[in-house]
Amino acid sequence: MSTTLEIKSKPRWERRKDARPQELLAAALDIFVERGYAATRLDDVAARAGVSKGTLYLYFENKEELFKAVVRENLVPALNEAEDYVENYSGSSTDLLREFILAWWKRIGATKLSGITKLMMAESGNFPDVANFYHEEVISRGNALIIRVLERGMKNGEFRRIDKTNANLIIVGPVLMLMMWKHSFNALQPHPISEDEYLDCFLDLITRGLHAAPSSFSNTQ
Amino acid sequence: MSTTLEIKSKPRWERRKDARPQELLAAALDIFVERGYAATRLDDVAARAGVSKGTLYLYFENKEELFKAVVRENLVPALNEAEDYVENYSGSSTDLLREFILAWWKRIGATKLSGITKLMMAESGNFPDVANFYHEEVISRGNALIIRVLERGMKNGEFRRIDKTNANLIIVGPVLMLMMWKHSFNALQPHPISEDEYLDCFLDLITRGLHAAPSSFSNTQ
DNA sequence: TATATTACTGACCGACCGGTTAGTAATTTC
DNA sequence: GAAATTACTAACCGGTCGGTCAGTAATATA
Repeated sequence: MSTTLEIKSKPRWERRKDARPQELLAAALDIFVERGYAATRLDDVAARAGVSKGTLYLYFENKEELFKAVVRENLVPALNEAEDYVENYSGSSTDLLREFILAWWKRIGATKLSGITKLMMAESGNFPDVANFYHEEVISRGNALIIRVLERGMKNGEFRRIDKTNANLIIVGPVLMLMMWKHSFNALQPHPISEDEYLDCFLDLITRGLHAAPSSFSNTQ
Repeated sequence: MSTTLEIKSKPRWERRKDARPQELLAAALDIFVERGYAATRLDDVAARAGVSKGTLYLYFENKEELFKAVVRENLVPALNEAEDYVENYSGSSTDLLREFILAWWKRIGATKLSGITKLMMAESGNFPDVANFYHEEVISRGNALIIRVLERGMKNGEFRRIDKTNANLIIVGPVLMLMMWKHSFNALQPHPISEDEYLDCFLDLITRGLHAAPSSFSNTQ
């Protein structure tokens, strides 16, 4: 009953120097994803991590550095793994592309990390420094990976010759679309989309479109 | 030289009751596109229209109504035209899809209106009322149009059978992608994308993917 | 020219939020 | 157990912005 007179009452707060950064990063990820960059209030991040705003500033210089830390903690490692994966893949390029996209979805698209992707597409224009950072650390590396897969497939004749830069965006487009869609209007639709079916359908379409198979149009070389 | 003593000095401001709404809408479109919804300051909108913020509030109830008016003024008419166009088209569904997407790009994607699309994808989550409005007035109507084109093509055997909801988003994806891309990271790329080539490339891919032509996969019916 | 009307201005309000800092309480050290 | 250290709190600051309104100046009226 009595809380004030308890003998072994918990201290009002604890010192947890080691655990704080991770807890703050986790809270920041949540709220950046929920609200976007500009609309995220550092008071809320601190509250979700169970500390005051002042504490947040002990561990991160400012809002921008906090966000960068979230990206470094979550997205950059995924890119490192993806680079290894592509580098060492030994199957067909068609399978590689398929596996790559499915893994991308599983690792990022299907998690709250997709919210970071959406956030950057949405707000990069208002925060050029963050945009530059994100472009260097994430976008350019991601694009380079897809282009490497396309080159691989064109070199061995699986894919027809096609402009790599365009094809890159066209492949990335529907995946990002799904990420953004599920964070925006999907809930308002009468029949929300099934992510797996969508991806299957897309992979089917893109595979047919890329293949060097006979067609009414031009073919390989 | 002397401005204060000029005989025919212009009045400090003019009454222009009829022209104000259009001028304010034009200014609002500009700034909403430049900055996004939340980051748009009504002081700036008013200043660009050459009036004070108080005047803006004489013609529009609040920020949300101003935004809705921008959408009604610019996007809704385009949808009306598109509906007419699809309704009365007499060529093949392949051509219809192609023409539809190119017209969409020309009428919206290539103009500053693409910024409104981007803005809504980005910020709908933080402004549910605006999101609902936009979904009803724009998104659901746009989706219905594309689905109608797909049904048309499947009915007459041009396109293979495919889930319409998924295909809809997969088609819309790369177009929205291009809209968002040119408003976000395109400028940071070493070789910014060529919009026309991108669209050609995409239409080529999607046409191959949709066609009921022979393929290593399943075919019509 | 005098009076009435009203489109428009600009100063203001209150809520919000990133960032700061004086002070406090948990922990460590001796 | 007392003193020293420091992780943490909470009140605060200054700038921003959506929205309001008392007053003013351009126009209409007669």
